[in-house]
Amino acid sequence: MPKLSEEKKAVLGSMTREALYEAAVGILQEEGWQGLTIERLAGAAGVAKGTVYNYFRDKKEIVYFVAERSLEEVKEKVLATDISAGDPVRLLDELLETLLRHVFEKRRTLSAMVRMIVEDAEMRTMPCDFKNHTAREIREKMVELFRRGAAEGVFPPMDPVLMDAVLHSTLHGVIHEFIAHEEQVRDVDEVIAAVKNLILYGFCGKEPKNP
Amino acid sequence: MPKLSEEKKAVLGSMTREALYEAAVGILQEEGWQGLTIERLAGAAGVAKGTVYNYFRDKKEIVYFVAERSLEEVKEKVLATDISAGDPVRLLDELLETLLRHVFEKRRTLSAMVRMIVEDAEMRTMPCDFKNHTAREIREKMVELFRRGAAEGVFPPMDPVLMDAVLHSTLHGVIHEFIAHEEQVRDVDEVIAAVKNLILYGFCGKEPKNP
Amino acid sequence: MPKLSEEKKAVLGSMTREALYEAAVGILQEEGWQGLTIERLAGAAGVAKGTVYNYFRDKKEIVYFVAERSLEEVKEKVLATDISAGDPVRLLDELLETLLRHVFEKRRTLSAMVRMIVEDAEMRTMPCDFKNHTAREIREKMVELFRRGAAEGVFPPMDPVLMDAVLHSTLHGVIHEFIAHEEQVRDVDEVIAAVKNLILYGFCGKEPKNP
Amino acid sequence: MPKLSEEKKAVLGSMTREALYEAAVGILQEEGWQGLTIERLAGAAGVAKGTVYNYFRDKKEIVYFVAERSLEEVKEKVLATDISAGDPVRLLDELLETLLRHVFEKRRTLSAMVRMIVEDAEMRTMPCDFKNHTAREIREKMVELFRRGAAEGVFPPMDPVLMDAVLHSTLHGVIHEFIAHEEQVRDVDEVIAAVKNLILYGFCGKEPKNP
DNA sequence: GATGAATGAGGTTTCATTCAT
DNA sequence: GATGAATGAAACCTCATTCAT
Repeated sequence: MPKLSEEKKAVLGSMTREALYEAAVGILQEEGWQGLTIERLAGAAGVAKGTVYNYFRDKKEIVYFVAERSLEEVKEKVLATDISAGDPVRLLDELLETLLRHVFEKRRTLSAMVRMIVEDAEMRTMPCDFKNHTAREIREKMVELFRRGAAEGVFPPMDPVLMDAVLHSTLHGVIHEFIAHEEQVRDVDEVIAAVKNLILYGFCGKEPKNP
Repeated sequence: MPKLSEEKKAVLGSMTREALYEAAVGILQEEGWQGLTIERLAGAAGVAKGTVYNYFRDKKEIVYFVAERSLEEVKEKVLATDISAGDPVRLLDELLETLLRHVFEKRRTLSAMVRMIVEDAEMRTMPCDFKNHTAREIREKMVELFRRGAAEGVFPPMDPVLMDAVLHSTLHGVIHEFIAHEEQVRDVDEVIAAVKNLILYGFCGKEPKNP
Repeated sequence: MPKLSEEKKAVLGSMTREALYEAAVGILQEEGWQGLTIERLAGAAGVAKGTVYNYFRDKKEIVYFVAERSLEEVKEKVLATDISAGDPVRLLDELLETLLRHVFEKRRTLSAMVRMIVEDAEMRTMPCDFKNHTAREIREKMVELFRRGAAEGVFPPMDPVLMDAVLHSTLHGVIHEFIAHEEQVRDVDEVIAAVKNLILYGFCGKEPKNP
Repeated sequence: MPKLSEEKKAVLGSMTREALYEAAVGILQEEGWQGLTIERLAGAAGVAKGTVYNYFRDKKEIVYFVAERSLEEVKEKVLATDISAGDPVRLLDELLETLLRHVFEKRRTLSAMVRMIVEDAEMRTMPCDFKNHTAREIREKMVELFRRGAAEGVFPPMDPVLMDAVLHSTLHGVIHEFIAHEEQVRDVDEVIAAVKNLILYGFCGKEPKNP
């Protein structure tokens, strides 16, 4: 019964991968990038050090995988949103709500991902094999929304890709702000609402926006 | 003329410090944090490894020093701005112009600083002796501006500290965006104008803003 | 036969540890503490530098391990002695014979251990995890002997712990005397006999003790 | 007036030497050998680092000088003792009293000296230019005493040099015992009395010796 | 003599990765 | 596939000593 055996192997294999994922997330959330050594990862996942390399080419790939996975949940939500109809402003508001909440929850994992990407960028070794498909899909959806909003005159007549980049930047920066002032963030909802407001209506927008 | 001699010494001493600063900036701009090892720094500055430690207690202090220095120039400009009078929107616009341009120029140095701070935050060893006075002064000026603008009803009635935090986040995120898409940034002015627009009037603001 | 394989592994593992032990002893005997650098140790043991840290947390642990091991043999002998019966003086004589001979043989290794301990004491960081159980067991045996001897009126009515401390001091000092005048020690037996005599009967004791 | 100038220089020079001595003693007593860096020494003495090398060839010489000086006071006392007459036992008792008290007081300084000597011995680079005259004079006096005592039949008929070596060893070991159990030494007098007793009458001597 | 900036060899430790079993 | 001992390149930091002024 080779088939069963293969299935078994596949299941077992993916189980190990899963265990590594869980362990990596746990370590990242607790101690950030610094704490994520292969030894600890293997230990936390209950496998040997060498085994890690059966599932990931190197440490980078682990972080990338974790990052991808961490974004998956939020991707589902974003992609499930029907963008083609309804008020673009309301849609953007909803998406921001989702994204910001997610960014807050996964701040440390995302921080590790960011660090990795920055490192690659600085070394000019941006890996061609890491396209970060998940993030890309999310961002494309946002671009689409911006494009429609601009066409309808609701959003400013601006390159939607650029708009997305700026939005992305803010989310990106918010990650670190969340980490740096972690203990001061008492009421996340309030903070998120404020951030949303500033993104949507700008620093000079007059809308009160606290219904 | 011992005085002259002492002056000379002082000059020489500060020259080494200066050389180290220049070398550090150079390395950071070229290769980012990764490339900044004590050995290379010393080599680039034309001194011995041990000499570095005559000027800085450890590696952190170097990055902090460079960061502080890098912000000094922009700080001058920001502090020179008279905030108590004039249209808050115009003032914010000008300040953003200054800040964004600076952030673009010093992106890699600032990235290293950010990384250091994030690392500290993740280790929960936020150093008490590094207050980043320069950044603080800039941010306090912004807070002041937000406070006045809010009081005059030009800015939204929001906690000015929070506003500053969000603005900071965006600038922060823009650093990495600049690094990541470095080669795609053809027209900096255009990008900066767009970013400014989005910050000032938000993603849903109607102001066309392209005179 | 996985068991054999595991045994093999265990043997191999302990072989490396053993090699490190042997190498450390060799270096200490040849050059003392000064010569014991991680690099040389690794080289002498035929392993890479990093391997050392797979077996010992840090340099201290190596010396402690070596010290403990060096005392083990003598500990066996001492603990094998039945202290509860027989002439305390004869027993002390025998134990001193054993200890002094051992101290002479391992003088350099013990000197390194002493240095480590002194350093710790001076730094006031006496490590709680290094109890030097072996030495402790030996010393407790001596204390016991002193206690019985004192009770029987053979030894002076003195705090046995204090007696042990003084004995220990002398042995301790003898280590260095052995090292310092190494080349002058022609007849070890003679020297040991003299030391024993002075310890047993004091500088003013009248017993001739040279059969 | 070149003469006055020279005298002045000499005085000033010896003052610096003195300051260095005081500083070295202070540091050694406080922190032991570990704390004695040239930089701290110079700082504590109120001179520049380079100046130290105008007075001492290298670090070793400093410790040797300090050691010599530390023994001077006790040497005076010992040499002032008239050994040619009187009960050798009483004389030895008195000398031991002096030596032990001194060893307790200067334990850390002497420990540094010991370490230095051991290091030299281990490296087999026993410096020919450091004879430790002071210690030698003390030891020669002891040897003399032992010789007379042996001749008179009060001390055992043993090589007086060997006797001195053993006595030295004990004193030597006591240094470290004093450091290691520093905080437990409540009543120095008591401890010293006990040590003296054991040295004089041995571990098997019957004399009670607590008048 | 005094100064103190510069030196650079030397030391310890970490950790991603490999590979024989 | 799993294991984990071995690897060794790097990194940081210390400090006795030199030497031009």
